Amino acid sequence: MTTADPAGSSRDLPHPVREEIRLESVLHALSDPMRLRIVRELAAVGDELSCSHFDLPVTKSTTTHHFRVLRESGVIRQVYRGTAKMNALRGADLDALFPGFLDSVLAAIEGQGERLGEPRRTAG
Amino acid sequence: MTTADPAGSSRDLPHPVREEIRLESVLHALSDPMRLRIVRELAAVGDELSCSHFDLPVTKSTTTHHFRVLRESGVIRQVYRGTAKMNALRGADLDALFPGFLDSVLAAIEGQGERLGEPRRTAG
DNA sequence: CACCTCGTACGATAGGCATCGTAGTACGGG
DNA sequence: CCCGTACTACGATGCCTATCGTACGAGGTG
Repeated sequence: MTTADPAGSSRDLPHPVREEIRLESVLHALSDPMRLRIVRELAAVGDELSCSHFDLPVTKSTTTHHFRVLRESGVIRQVYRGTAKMNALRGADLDALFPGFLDSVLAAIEGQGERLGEPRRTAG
Repeated sequence: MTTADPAGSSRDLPHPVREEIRLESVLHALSDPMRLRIVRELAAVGDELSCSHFDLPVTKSTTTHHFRVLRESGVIRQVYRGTAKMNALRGADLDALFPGFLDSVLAAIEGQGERLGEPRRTAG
């Protein structure tokens, strides 16, 4: 029975509902450089991205682990789309629970990236 | 020679300067319930508080550890005042580096505290 | 169907960390 | 000077986690 799911893939993943998202978990999820990098990129493109889109300096196993932490903490939503697994920020949920929090974190990442010597694109 | 420090205690503690404060470290520091509780209380009174002011459900050793994490991450500033060690939020530094971040976290703590069944004072 | 790509599951490992207890240091008061 | 209070330092412990490698499942493509 692989046809009993007209609206998507038959594999679906456990997510916390909005009310279950805990601030501590979100803060913990965001306190890892790899995960912060993922979130930053997701926010930058403002759209779903597949796991394989990201070119992280860790193995695929580890990447899977990080995406799981982000999903289980409520930071991202993951859905299968064919063989790809798409990831999107749960911006609306986070902003409803913690108004202004996500935006300030995203701004902080960018600001810190510029403060420290990060590879920039502005007139090399 | 205990008189060579006219402006304060002779014991002073290592703090990161503003530019050294890293977002990941701050997020990590705030991802612990005990530390979040400390920060919440510091913000609530808006003033310095001694370590012994806090009545945390852990031993004093552990309390010391948490204050240290908060200090080394740049979230609080600690100074000795006699035998007491006073703690204050580094609100100005954090807001300069990460505008709006601290406020949104503080609001989020409060909001979450009300959402979950927290002991409230409003008409029991 | 054979095969390739994407991602998972599982086990191992090493390091981090929240916690405790005990022993010790700094400071102020009698 | 002795003592009490405030906080620290250090070692132990048990859990969590970031990482890897390998083996596997699910879904397109020829």
